[in-house]
Amino acid sequence: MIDPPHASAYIGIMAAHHHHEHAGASLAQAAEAALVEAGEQWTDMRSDIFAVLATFEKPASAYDIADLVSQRRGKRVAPNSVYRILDLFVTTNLARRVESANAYIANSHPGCLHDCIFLICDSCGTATHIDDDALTMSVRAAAEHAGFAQVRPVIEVRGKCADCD
Amino acid sequence: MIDPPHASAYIGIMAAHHHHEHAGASLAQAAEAALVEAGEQWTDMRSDIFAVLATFEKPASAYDIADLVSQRRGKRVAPNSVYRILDLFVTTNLARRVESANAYIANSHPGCLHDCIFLICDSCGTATHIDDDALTMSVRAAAEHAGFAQVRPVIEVRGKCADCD
DNA sequence: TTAACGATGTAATGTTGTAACGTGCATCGA
DNA sequence: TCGATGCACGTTACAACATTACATCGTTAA
Repeated sequence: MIDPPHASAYIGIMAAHHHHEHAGASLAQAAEAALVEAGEQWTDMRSDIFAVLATFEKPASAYDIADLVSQRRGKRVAPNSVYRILDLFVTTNLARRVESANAYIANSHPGCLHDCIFLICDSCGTATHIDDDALTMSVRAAAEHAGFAQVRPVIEVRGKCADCD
Repeated sequence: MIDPPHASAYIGIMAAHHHHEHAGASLAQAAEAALVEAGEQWTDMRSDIFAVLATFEKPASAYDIADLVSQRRGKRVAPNSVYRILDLFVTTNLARRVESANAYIANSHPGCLHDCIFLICDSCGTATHIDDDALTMSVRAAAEHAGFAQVRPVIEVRGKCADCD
């Protein structure tokens, strides 16, 4: 399950398996499939919220999303409703919460379970993500070694992205 | 400064160098020394806020701290003031912000610079920390390889601690 | 038909974080 | 001694993020 240890950090990136990096309609379809797979309903509201979330390339706050979904529907959607659905998305792995930004981002490969590493630019706010299973597994291992169970790693890196540097 | 990389994740814990894990008065002294060293003043307010922060073993919110400092001084201390000083503490490495808890925790070895890994129990809220330079350096390396600069890793693990499990 | 359930709406409130500006005090050179 | 400067801290207001409690509505199962 866990790759053998390796000397250098980033050699492991994307090495483990191939991802479908969905976008646009394909992503929405994949999200729908994943949600249904999880025994949940793919409602209009959920579809709209996912669609809006997926248009962002920066982590989006629940209030950002509420505003845009309100526009799209021509009717006010309360933050409350958005939070409910974002929570659902997070638990079903359709979206991730970016803790250091109090915001959310769509998972570009739903259905595929990873701990991922987010890089968030302090200047422009854009977030990219890295999958490095070897690294995240090491973090998990360290936590478990310290007696933790049901471990959920939060690995984010703040800094300046290549464009803003 | 940095140890050579080593193979397994958690073997590195605390291996790199010896820490003085301060507590109580010793910790306050160390904090004072570090702050002065950074060219900042060690005022009564800062002393009180640090003292209160250090009594917590769970990450403390700025508002928690404001309440307790208010009691201790017999006079209302506004959250605003607390934030200012907490920010100072974070930039001078006397305290850390726990992003996934919107809260702060005293650094038990101020003056000693690390990226640290926090383990936060979802049940009891207590936080422990791990220093694993090999692991954090791997995260840094991964981010830098992706073009990021001025990197500041945020590595936290949510889960159940050994006591609550 | 009606009871139960899940999804969403509504309103209120709680928590966390920042901005803008004012006051008091110590220091320092004229 | 006097004013200028800089820093710490106070005060107020507000912005941003999040939750709670309860109501409504449509679908499904008894």
